[in-house]
Amino acid sequence: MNKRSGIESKKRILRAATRVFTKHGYEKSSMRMIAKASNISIGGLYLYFKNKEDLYVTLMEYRMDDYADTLSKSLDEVQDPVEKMRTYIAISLDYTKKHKELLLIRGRELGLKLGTDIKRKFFQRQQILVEEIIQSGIILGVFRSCNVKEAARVIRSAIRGFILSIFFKEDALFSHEECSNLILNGLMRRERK
Amino acid sequence: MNKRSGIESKKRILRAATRVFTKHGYEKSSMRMIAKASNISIGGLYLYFKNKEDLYVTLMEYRMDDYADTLSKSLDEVQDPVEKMRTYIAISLDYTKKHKELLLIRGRELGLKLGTDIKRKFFQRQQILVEEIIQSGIILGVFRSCNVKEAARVIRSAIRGFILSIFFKEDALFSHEECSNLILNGLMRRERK
Amino acid sequence: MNKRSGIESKKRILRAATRVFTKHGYEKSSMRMIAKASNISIGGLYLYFKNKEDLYVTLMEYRMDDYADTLSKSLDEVQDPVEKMRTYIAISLDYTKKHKELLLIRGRELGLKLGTDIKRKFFQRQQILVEEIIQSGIILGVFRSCNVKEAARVIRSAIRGFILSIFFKEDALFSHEECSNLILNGLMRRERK
Amino acid sequence: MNKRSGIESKKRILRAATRVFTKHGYEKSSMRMIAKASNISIGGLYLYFKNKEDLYVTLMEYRMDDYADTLSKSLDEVQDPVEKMRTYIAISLDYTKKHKELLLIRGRELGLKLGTDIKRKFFQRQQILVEEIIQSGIILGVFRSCNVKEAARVIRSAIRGFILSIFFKEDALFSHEECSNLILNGLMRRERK
DNA sequence: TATGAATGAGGGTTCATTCAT
DNA sequence: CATGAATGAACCCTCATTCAT
Repeated sequence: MNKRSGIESKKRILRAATRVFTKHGYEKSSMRMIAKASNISIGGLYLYFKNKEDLYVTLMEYRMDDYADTLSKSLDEVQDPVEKMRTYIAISLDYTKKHKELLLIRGRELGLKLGTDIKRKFFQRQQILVEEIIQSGIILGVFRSCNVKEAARVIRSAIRGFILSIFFKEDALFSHEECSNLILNGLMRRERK
Repeated sequence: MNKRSGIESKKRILRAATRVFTKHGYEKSSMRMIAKASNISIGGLYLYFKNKEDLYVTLMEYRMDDYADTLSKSLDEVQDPVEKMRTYIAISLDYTKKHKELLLIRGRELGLKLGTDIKRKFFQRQQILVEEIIQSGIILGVFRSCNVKEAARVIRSAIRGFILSIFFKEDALFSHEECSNLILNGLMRRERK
Repeated sequence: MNKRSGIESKKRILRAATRVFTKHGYEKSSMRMIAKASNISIGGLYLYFKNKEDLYVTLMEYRMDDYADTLSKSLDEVQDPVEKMRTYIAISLDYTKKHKELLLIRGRELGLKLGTDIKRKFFQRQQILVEEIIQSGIILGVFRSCNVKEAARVIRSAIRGFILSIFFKEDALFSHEECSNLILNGLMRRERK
Repeated sequence: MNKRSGIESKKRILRAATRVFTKHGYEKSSMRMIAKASNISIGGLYLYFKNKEDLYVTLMEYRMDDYADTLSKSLDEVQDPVEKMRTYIAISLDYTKKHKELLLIRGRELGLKLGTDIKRKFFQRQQILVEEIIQSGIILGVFRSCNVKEAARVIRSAIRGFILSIFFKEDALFSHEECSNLILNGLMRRERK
């Protein structure tokens, strides 16, 4: 391999590892596979990452940061809570489809050491994001009063279920429009008059 | 070991394996652990199951059958679509909490061989179940008209997201009441008059 | 390999490991080498020993026990302190020559976990043994009064140095007679009259 | 790194390597550790030393030369064989305690290539040194007649055993006075008249 | 003279699976 | 039916050494 800048190598590893982990999952991905996919030696991997877990966690951090960034950028452009909720759902599903991958952190398998903290922080931020949308909707009178925390959790759950479907390559996907409609309007028929 | 009927041994293995898989996950559970937990020799495991995957898949089949049974039993007692939906959600979340475990089939990690078929069949049944509830609600005029298939998928997704939370021991759980309320009524405030 | 009794396999491993460790030292002996020398699979090694260190330590325990046994058996047959000391030295050098091997415990390299305790116990016993011989000699008036503890240490040191020579295949060996003579009579010329 | 004279760099490496080897032993000391301790790049090490073994052997040569120098300087100041022997023992033990380290050449582990020759030469010189002291003592009539070669070996062995104790951080050390007394006078009581 | 990214053989260890008993 | 000793490929990781810069 070229004696290039370390940064470039690190990026190459990260890119390759993303592919490998995405395809085979954490446990079934071996460092050898990643090395081969990165076109780098096995030892080279350990130049940039302390170990397999570190590599995986780094990957996740990048991904989650990017996800969060994408989200807030789009969300900032909208003010109406209804639109904000639609945007949140649309972006979330869309991002997931584009990066059919690692958004399913498996903290337990990582021995709960690093993975969990990162994950918790990420989920907390997401949870709060949704809660704020709901809260502002209630204050503005467009959303009915409800248990904000739990409602947010249900919505987040629906999105995570969608990720799961992507992850397992199931054909249970749904459009963000329909999802938004259900979340916003529910199943019940609106009473006339 | 004592002489035992094959059936009894098989059941004992299955029970033990459930515990082990639940605690450590598929990859990190070894046949040795399961053997020890079953109080059966390592070779004995292979008398009843072709291999580790077979054992896991068998486990899942039992679990899914039991889940489906529990569900239909409860569902049969209710007629009203609204109540049926509430029941479906309540039972699903409840069952998951009781059997904090294997309901997340990792088809991909199992090499897509056996796991997937079983899983597809199971998910299809669940999907149809929810679709029927929605459909009947629409026909009866209590549910608004909507894309039944997709709505059902969203609802199923929310439940699967819940399972995920259980699986990862997160504290993002929600009550079935709030979930039902959201699914049925949505977030939007009902127009007065 | 035969499906023989575990005990036999364990012994075979121990015998082979002794040869390998003796020849290459702890660090440079690999489990693969030992496996090959034992005519057993790599995995088989781990059936009988938790890990490499465990294998090594087990080896040492056997050896030290055997050494201690040989020593006390011979020592019990003699009463006179002078003869006892001669016997102690003779047996020690002789045993070392016969088992040109592991009597050099390298506690530090083993991470100080198991090895050290075993070693300490062994050396303490040896130390006490020599101290008792000297003490009894002093009481009986055949040995001059001296610092018993330190004298014993010097004698033990001379023997350990001998082991070192064996270990490194040096040609600095000496006879037990001459060693005994030096230890007992010293270098100084006896004053006439 | 700053430009430095080669000599200076080499010395710095040697100093650092001494620390590292002393602390961790040969096998467990990595070139990386030595590089870091020398504040020199990993590649830089290979500018001054062919390989790890070369570095180690060079170290040993320095140490042994220094040891030999220290010894002859002190020995030259004394004439009386008894005092010479006391000095030899005193200096040897003292030097060992001061440089709790590498005096244990592990020729075997180094593949018998370089190490052995150096070591042989060193030990031979030491052996001859002691033999000469004894010989001159016998000639002068202060030492009793004995097998000079073997007596010298026993004495050297006792000192090497001491080094071993230092090396393994055991608490089996002894004073040079007591050692000298034993070597010179032996254990046996001097006959009165 | 100096750097440090890159290499890859080899280390210890695990574990699903087999098979003689 | 049942056992568990035995297998060996594969895992993660380390490290002496090289070489483009």
